[in-house]
Amino acid sequence: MARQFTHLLLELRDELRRHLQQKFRDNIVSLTYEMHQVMVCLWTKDGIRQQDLADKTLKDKTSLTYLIDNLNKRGLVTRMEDKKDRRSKLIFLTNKGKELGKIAEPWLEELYKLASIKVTITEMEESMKTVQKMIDNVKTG
Amino acid sequence: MARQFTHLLLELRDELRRHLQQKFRDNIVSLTYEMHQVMVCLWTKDGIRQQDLADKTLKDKTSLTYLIDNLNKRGLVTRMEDKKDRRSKLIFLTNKGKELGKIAEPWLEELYKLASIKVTITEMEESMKTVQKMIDNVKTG
DNA sequence: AAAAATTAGTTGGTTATTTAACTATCTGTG
DNA sequence: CACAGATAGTTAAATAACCAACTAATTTTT
Repeated sequence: MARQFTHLLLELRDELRRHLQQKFRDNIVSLTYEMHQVMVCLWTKDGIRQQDLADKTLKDKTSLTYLIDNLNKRGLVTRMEDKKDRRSKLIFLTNKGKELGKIAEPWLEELYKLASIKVTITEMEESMKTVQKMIDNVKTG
Repeated sequence: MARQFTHLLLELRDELRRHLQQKFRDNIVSLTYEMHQVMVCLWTKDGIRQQDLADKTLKDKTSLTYLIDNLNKRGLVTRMEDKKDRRSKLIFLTNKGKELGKIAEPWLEELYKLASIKVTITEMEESMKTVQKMIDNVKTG
């Protein structure tokens, strides 16, 4: 049954991804699901290190190098050397990046609201507990 | 909260993936997580069309073209033209592919058993219902 | 039966992920 | 202070995902 469950998890992730990508395309926003994951972190707080972004998005640091290059090409973020630790680079939003946040955040709210229709707080909490338990199992196993 | 939940889903998927890839590497089996997803379908029943594999693994048909090329290079599967519908190609396991199944299936059982430690049937069922509800929400929305 | 629509698979192009090897910088211990 | 080890980021190469456009075969419409 755990197999069916993980299959369902993948299906949900795919549907969320598909839905959001479609929204971006419909509004002629050149942003992938992966880039948006990074932008969400930055919309909350920018001027953070690439490694922090990697940790928050559960991605490898090499993926971040690549993703930030692409976001930079699109004029949404800039890299700045960290004066305190010259190994690090801090990522800042450009004005364009901030503007995009104002447009895209409501879409995200809308999407997660849609996903939560007829799902009670309790149900969601219980499911989160279950998934967390499974994560811990695999991590420590 | 739905955001946190989807974050957890990604985390679980990543952990399962990481754990299994490590198992393959430790045993010098040149198989990625994605290839294994295809193989699982074939170990259950081979001689099926690429499109069926795409549907079952939630992947695009173009991904299957690519994955089957790679599985073919590794000598695990063969493509055969479907006599009944010459557009289709049926994918069959080679002997090597079948042998691999005998080795790898126990690893999968083990992994999902590990993931299910201290998770009751009821919890899992309830979580599946919740996730299914969310999938339906997004699909129909 | 001919034309139109659908379906299976491939190809090309862009984007993303992961491993390994690499550079540069920082930290801690002797 | 020196040096070993850790950390931040980059690069290269292999694998993977996905869209659009395409070919070939089949099914549906008219």
